[in-house]
Amino acid sequence: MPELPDVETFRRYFNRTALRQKIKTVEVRSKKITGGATQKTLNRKLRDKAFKSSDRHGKYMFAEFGKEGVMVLHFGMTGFLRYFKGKEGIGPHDKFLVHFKNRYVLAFNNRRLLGKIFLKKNKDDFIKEKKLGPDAYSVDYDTFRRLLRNKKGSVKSALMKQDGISGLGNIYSDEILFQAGAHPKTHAEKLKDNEIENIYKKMKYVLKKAIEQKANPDDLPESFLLKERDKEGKCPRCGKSVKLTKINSRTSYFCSSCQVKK
DNA sequence: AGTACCACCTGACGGC
DNA sequence: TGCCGTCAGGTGGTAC
Repeated sequence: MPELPDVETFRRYFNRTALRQKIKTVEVRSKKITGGATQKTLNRKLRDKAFKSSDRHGKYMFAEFGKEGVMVLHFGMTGFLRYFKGKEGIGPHDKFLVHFKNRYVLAFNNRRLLGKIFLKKNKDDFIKEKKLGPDAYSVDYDTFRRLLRNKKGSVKSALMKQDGISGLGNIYSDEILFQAGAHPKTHAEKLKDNEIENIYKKMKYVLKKAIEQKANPDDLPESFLLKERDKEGKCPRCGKSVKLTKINSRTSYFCSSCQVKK
């Protein structure tokens, strides 16, 4: 699931639930998730602390626990958070758990084990170290245009590269290009300034709508293409069949009459 | 530099 | 029913 809107939804959920709760202990049920770090090591830093604030950059979520550092969460393809009372609710895919003194548990659910959780000093160094570009939801237009101008290749892979703009994945870059009427295989360098500006505006619009609806496809407007994914759907604008193609070995959905290649 | 393919994993689904 | 191939909203490595 997790692209920018999903991660933002998880972060808001975290703020409503686990934030400011005193940590009793953390439990590692898969060392794959923690990059080999043991429960003991993590507890040394986290025990008796509380997460004081949260943040997000692209698809990464940060939970700060004071001057000591920040817990970084990356959800992979299948991750999400759950907060519930009592240990009975813990399921087989809950791979990392934070037990709070109030008897509640924050579970990092990660079926495919492609997610990661680790501790860092601060988020800014991490973003720099990872070479992440500016966050897609907060980037300004001039920066966006400059970054897109720097990319060769298809506009879709330009949007998806996290060292350019950070936060867009396969689903939402398809949606943005559909809303903008741009073919995903159009070469980024062929885009005119007004087309880039349109993509920028549609990016903000799509992300805003998706966050408002908690990244739940069922609640998104009927004008969104992503509702038609995986079901041989029709273009919500012209009614023609949605087309599929591969870009960087990922399936891209688009409408061949509303999105013309240049 | 861009793209194509593989790997990491588990599970759902369609075809036979 | 069961087995098998394929695919899935991410990232990182390698080879052309």
